[in-house]
Amino acid sequence: MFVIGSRIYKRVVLNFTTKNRNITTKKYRMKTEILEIYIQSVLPMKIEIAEKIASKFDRFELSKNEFILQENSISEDTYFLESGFVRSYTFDNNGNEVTTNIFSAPCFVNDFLSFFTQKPVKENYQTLSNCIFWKTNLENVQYNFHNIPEFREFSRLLFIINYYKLHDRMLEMVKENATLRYTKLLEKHPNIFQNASLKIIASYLGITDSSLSRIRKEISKI
Amino acid sequence: MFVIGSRIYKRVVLNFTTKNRNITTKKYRMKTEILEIYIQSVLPMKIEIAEKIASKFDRFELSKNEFILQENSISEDTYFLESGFVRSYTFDNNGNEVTTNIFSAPCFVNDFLSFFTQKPVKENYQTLSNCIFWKTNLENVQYNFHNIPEFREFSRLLFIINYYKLHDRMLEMVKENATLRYTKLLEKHPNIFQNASLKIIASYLGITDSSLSRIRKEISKI
DNA sequence: AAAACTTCTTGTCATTTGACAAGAAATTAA
DNA sequence: TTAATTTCTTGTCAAATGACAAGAAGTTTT
Repeated sequence: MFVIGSRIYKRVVLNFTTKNRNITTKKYRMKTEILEIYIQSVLPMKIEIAEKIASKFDRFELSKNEFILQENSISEDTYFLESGFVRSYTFDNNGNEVTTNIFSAPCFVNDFLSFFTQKPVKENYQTLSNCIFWKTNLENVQYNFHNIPEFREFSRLLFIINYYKLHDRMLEMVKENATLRYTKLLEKHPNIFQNASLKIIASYLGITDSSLSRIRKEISKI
Repeated sequence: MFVIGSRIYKRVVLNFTTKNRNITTKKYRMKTEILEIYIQSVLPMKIEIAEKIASKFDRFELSKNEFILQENSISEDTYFLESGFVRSYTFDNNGNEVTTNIFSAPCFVNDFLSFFTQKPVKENYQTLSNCIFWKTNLENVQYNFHNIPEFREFSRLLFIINYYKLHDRMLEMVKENATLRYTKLLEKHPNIFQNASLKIIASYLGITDSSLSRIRKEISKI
């Protein structure tokens, strides 16, 4: 993700490695550096412009198991997840929770449809760990979208990236069996396993928790 | 889809109902009306603006089983499907075709990732029937995107709509069994069944053609 | 530490779906 | 019209997954 070979990059990497141990100074807390780096990783642009975009975001924290968005509410804000894990879920016809997405920082966590069309959210977005978020509202996004060409390009790329993530997941569901989907997730996002229960992961993979348990047993034999 | 209660709406509906019988006059052939109406159905705007956007599109036709885009090529254009049916497909690990999407006019048929990032297309886009398309290139899209605010909003909405279509399909794959997915498709897009083989539909639903055949048998009993 | 609760595993059995092959039906080509 | 080809159905059996229940392991609360 962070393929920018710049001074700033190194500075932020330092923050990343130390942030879990001691986030103390007010100075650090208010910095949008990680958001700026994330923006640059999607679409490189002049530092001042990334700063300008990031300046419209406000920081907030949530602890584990809190909700960012709940079913039937309207998404007033759009969210950048600086650190932590989030999942979205809904319910199947038997009332079982189905995890629709798992987000691991840094990334945007949004319900685009609700945010841009002001229709009700259809899923629940819940933290899986303590999280640091940055949010901004539709007015700010609209201003940037229509006044900062780089932001427009950035937004579009973000959509494309999200679309193809979903697309790939869809293809995995159709083309690959549960075992392969599991091992791929384990390989690509091992840290998710420290933050989500196997039940959550199973429903994200489209199987039951007992099936996942058996798959894990099979794999551990090898 | 076409929820615009205007004179133009009625005019085009007439065109829709008659178009299969006789598309003859050159005058008709060159008209972007259906594209304009489609744009308006996504985001209502002044007629002149929709006309301006549409004016950058060029018309072309393909007959059944031709390719719009092929794996590993770069998408030079973006396509609006005025009439006909298209599917995209790729191959699974055993070399079997997997239909990833079925498009039924009017709609846009794009590989966003390739078109906007100029990376290779990962799927094949093939017509399922004779088709009428309109295409425009990246330069035109970029000009409109940065100079026509309504086009920006339209593009974003188009992304959102496509994203949530995919999202809903993903949820269907996880939450519902093959029988329900089949009956839903049959109900929502019965015309697809006149244009795609059951093998194509089966792989779109994520099952084999023999399974689909058995599902159809079960349903016909009722 | 004990109790209550959650998470994970395992057993049993049913259901769904897939793999493969053969044949029927429909379509296309000669 | 006949032959060739494709599409669809069906049979048989295997594999994957689900439903449900019970118990083990781990956490949290009291």
